[in-house]
Amino acid sequence: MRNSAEDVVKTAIGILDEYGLPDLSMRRLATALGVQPSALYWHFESKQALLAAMATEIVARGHRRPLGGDAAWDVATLAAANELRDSLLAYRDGAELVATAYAFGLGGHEARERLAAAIAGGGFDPVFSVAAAAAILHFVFGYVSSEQQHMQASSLGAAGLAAASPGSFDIGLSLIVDGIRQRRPATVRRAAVR
Amino acid sequence: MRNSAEDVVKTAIGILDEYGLPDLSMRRLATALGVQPSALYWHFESKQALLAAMATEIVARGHRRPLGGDAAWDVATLAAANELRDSLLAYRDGAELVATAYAFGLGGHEARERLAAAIAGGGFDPVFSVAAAAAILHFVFGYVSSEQQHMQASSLGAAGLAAASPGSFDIGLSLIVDGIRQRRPATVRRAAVR
DNA sequence: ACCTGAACACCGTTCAAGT
DNA sequence: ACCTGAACACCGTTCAAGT
Repeated sequence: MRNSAEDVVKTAIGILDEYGLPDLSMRRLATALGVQPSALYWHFESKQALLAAMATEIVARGHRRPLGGDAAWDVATLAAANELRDSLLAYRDGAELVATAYAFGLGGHEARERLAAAIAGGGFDPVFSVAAAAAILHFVFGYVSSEQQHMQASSLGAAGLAAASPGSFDIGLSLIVDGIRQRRPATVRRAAVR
Repeated sequence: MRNSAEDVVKTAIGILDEYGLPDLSMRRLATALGVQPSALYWHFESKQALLAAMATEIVARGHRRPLGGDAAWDVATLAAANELRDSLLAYRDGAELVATAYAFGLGGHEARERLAAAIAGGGFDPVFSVAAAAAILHFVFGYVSSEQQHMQASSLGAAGLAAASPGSFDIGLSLIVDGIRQRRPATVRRAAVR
């Protein structure tokens, strides 16, 4: 049975969602594809490379069309952050997978670029916009990782971390967006009022 | 040669710092301790439990005395966040280790409690203080993970993620603290001016 | 209290060879 | 272009037994 790299990624995401990241092995994936483990190395040079492709695919699947160019920068930024959170929540261990790939510089940077673009739409300095986007990205990755871990632990009846209080994602996110708003250049604030 | 659980944690942190998290195996640790791998399971019921103990130890080692009770809440919060960052930077892969343990509810929550206490010192609602502390914690974990990953990649000559611009840690952190400040209850603001 | 010895059930990766 | 077969060098964990 002939497989494409795309087939491999799709099947891998299926295993991830059903069994979780710790149980996603090259050998199990090969079995699911009806192939020897060594065959996977024709498509991807390493497991890391496969995980990176999965991360990119998960982020891409969750991407909706951005809001129109007339949307305020803060509305666009909140929308991008919520879209990212939904992408990660769509598959079991999605946040841990994407966060790891991102930390290794191997995927998920599309999400940061979208956040930075939304922020820069408010007239902020590009360097600042990237730093602010990174802050939001790290918050979302960390928050959703804990969120998914707690979902899994509680479904197993384990103790683990206490559940975050509902709405604390929005609280944390709005904290950062409020902080960004305070740096708004005066010239742009004036222009916006016109 | 008889070992205590403390010896095991100390040696494990040494291996972590020298070889990195992916090369910290129970078998390698056992060899370093002059013991069979199975001996480690007398001290810790699993590798996860050992990693949790390491995370707790790393956070504890980096803890300085908190500032006096007369320090402003925002100064204390910035100090706690910087202390946490320094703790994670002190050992190779420290951020990834502590972040993972924290996400699994197995360690590192002392750091969140200290952050929450510093914020609550400003008169904020306890539930809000915990949510704000979690936002800072996730930002620090994510930022330092990427920071350490980049240090390692560049020491290997690899491409990877671009280095964050210097000072972007302080930018991201101050964004969150600024956001928190905006939620200051009016009654407390009045009292502080007196 | 702390460790050995031996085993079980796995891993990721390489590489010559096949079609 | 895509895969097999076989091997290499590892893993975490369990458990009876030793001192």
